[in-house]
Amino acid sequence: MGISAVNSGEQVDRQTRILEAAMDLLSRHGISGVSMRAVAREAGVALGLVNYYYDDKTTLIRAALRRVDEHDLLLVAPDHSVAPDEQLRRALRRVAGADLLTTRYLSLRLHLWALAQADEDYAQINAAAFDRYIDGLAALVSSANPGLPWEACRERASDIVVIQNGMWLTALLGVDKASIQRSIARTEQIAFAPAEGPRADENGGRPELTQP
Amino acid sequence: MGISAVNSGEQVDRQTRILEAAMDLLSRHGISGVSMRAVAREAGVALGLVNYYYDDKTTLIRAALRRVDEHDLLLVAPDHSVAPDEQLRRALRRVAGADLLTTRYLSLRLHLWALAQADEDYAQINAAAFDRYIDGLAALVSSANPGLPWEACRERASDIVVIQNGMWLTALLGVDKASIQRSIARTEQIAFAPAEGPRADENGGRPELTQP
DNA sequence: ACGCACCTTGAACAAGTGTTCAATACTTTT
DNA sequence: AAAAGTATTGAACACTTGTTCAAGGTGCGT
Repeated sequence: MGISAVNSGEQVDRQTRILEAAMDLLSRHGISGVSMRAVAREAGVALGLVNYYYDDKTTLIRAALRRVDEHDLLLVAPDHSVAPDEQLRRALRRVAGADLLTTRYLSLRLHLWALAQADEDYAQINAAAFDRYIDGLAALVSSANPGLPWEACRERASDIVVIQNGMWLTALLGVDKASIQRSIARTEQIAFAPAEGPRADENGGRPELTQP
Repeated sequence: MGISAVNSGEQVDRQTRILEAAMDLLSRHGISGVSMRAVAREAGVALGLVNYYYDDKTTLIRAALRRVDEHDLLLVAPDHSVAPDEQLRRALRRVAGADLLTTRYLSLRLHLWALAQADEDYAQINAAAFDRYIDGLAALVSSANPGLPWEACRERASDIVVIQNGMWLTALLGVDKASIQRSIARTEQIAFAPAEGPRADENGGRPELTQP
C-alpha cells in the first residue's frame, strides 16, 4: 500500500504533484476546471497516473479537502512557547496574514465549501474539520481567559468564526483592507472580553434582540 | 425579440420555469449538476427549449446570477413608510429571516460566488451587485445616523457586510442559531454606534492594532 | 542474470456534454 | 382559410468526460 519514499530530493514525488495540480486548478477554475486530463497536464504526468494514485476523481478531491482542512487546523494549534493570550492574539491575526489572504487559498476554500454543499460525502469531512477548528479556537480562548467556563469559550469561538468566515469571503470579493483590520480587532474584542457581567459590552447598551 | 406575454394565468411561463429549474439544480447539486438536459428535465420541457430561451449555458447562469443579485438588493431597499432607524434595524434583521436562512438560498449564493470566482464574466456582475448592496446599506446607515459623514457610513456598511457574509456562510455549515442572533446584535451595534469619539466602543479599551 | 514489485504510459470505451436544426404544434394576424 | 409568426420537440453532431487496461519502464534484491 504505502507509497514509496523520498524521491532523490530534487522534486516532490509525483503523487503530491498531482494533488497540488488539482488544488491549483480547483482554486483557479472551479470544479469544472478539474478534469483528470487537466490535472495530469498541470502535473506533467500521463493521464493514467492520476487514476493510479487516486482511484476516483472524488478520492482526489477528498484528498485536497483533507489537506486544506489540515492546514486550517494549524491556525489554532496550541504553541506552548508563548504566553496564552499572546498565543490567542497571534492566532486571531494570522487569518489576515499575507499567506492566507491570497486569492489562491481563499478561492480554494470557497470552492471546497461549494463542493461540500453539493456532496454529502465532502460535507461530512468539512463539518468535522469545522468542529475541530472551533474546538481549537475555544481552547485558545480558554487558556487566555482562565476561569471562563468551557461553554462560554465555545460560544466566543463560534462568534469569532462567523466573523472570520466573513473576512475570508469578503476578502475574495475585494472589500478594502481597512475593513479586514477592523474585523480582526472585533474578533480580539470578543476573545478578550471581560468575564460576563451585564453583557453591556456585547450589546452596546441597546435593548436585547427579541426572538422572532 | 420580446418574449410573449401572460400565459393563461395558471402556470408560470416556461422561460422562468427553466430559470428556476436551473437555480434549483445549482443550489442542490452545484454547477456540475446543472446540465442543459437536467435543467430541461427539471423544468418539464424539451432540451431544445432551454437553448431557445437562453442561447448559451452561460447566458442561463448569468440570468440566475442577476436574479439572485436583484433579490439581494431588495434587502437594503429604502422603505419610506417607516422611520429611518427602524428601517435599518429591519434590514439588518432580515438577513437572519426564515426565508433567507434556507439552505436553498444560501447554497445558491455560495455556488454563485464560487462561479464568479472562476469566471471573469460572472465576477464582474457579482462585484457590481456587491457594490450596490454596500451602497444601499450605507444609505440606510446614513439616514439612521444623520450627520454622520458618508465615508463613515460606507465604512460601517463594509464592516456589517463582513459579518453578514460570515453569518450566511456559517449558517450553511450548521453553526448554532444562537451565534447567528449574537452576530445580528453585533451588526446593530456597529450600525447604531455613537458618532465617533475615542472609539472605545469598537476596540473595547484594548491597545490599538499595530499594522504588521 | 533473472525475477519481482512498483511506476508510468497512452490508447480505447461508454457515457455524458453543449449546441444546432429540420420538423411539428400552436396562436395570432390578415 | 390561408399565411405568418412564435413555441416546442427530439434526433443528430462533434466533443469532453471518468475509468480501465495491456503494455512497457524502472530500480533492486539475490
